[in-house]
Amino acid sequence: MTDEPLAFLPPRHDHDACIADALDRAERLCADRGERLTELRRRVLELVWSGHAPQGAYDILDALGQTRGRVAPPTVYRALDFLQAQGLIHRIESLNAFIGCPAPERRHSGHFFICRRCRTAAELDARAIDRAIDREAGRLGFVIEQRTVELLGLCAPCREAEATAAPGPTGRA
Amino acid sequence: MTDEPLAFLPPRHDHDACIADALDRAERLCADRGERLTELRRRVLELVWSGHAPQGAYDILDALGQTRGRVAPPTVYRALDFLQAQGLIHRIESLNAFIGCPAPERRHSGHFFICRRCRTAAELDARAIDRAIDREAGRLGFVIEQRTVELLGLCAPCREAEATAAPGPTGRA
DNA sequence: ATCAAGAATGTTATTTTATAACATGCTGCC
DNA sequence: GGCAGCATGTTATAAAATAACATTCTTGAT
Repeated sequence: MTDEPLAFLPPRHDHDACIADALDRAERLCADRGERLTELRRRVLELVWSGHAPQGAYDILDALGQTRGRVAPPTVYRALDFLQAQGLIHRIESLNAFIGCPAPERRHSGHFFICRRCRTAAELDARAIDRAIDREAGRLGFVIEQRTVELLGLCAPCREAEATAAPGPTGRA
Repeated sequence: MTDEPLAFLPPRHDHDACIADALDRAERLCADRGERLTELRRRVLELVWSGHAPQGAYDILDALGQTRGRVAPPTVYRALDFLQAQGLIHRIESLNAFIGCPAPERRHSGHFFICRRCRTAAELDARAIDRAIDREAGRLGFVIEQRTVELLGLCAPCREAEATAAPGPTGRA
């Protein structure tokens, strides 16, 4: 009924492997498409993948500024635009932020479950949700061009943590 | 299976009635709750309801500026915050804009179908969509606190118009 | 190798959206 | 009438995004 390419990963996992995998796939995907994954774009993608929490454009800008000298907003936004156009990242509208896509090979719009506590976002490939949406669109004669499905709340570990006491967030990679 | 309080209204309808109805219900709802629908808040709500297209905060600010003199952003944002807290308006995340809620009496998060051409947004009460989402949340053990479901595309009239030639938008109220 | 065309990046300035912090004013209650 | 709490006004600034133009890099044709 539903495939979950990633959903919520355990708080502590080998995140370097996530990054390496994402970059590898991006390389291959761009090569296949004849697109150029330049050093800058690669670096921005890497920064977006620095965790499983959505990253703001200015977070990335600041991080870029660490290695390269002074960087201006358009530099980052253009890279983000490219990555988004290639389906390598998704924009989270409700957070003005970006997150790496775990399945960039197939074009899709994701469904995001985002924890307000640990800030982790899980992208689901929930066909059932799209089907329900498509049915409504059909009834209206509406042609969908862009989907935004973002659910904010508490992931299971954080819900428990918040139920018990209320110490710091889980601190997922 | 689905109730549609409004869906897409015909392009030309008695929109003054929409506004009057929205304001009436807001008055009653606030009275019932012991909340104060002040002149300012009422006026901002009226401006949000100036059409069935989402309005930006600064659009409202400018419109307010016409009648009252100089108005500063916090004035508008505070009124919008209040209206949102009372469920009288919804925020459309993907547009940074606000739209009147056709069914403020019952707390809910809406599902929005937004036409990129005529800019009309229809709020559906599509239980089937929420059910599909709830099922996924259940599988994850995720507790949803805030839903954002926004579908951008073309409404039926605009799709036809765009198929034929490509003149101006429908111009819905 | 050289050059031209197009793509990518750099640079500067500005726009758009939103909030912080503090002052003033209004309203209802005692 | 005074005060407590809410609402609004005011000033300044933060945060997010883009416009417009300059420069550099890449690639393919010659």
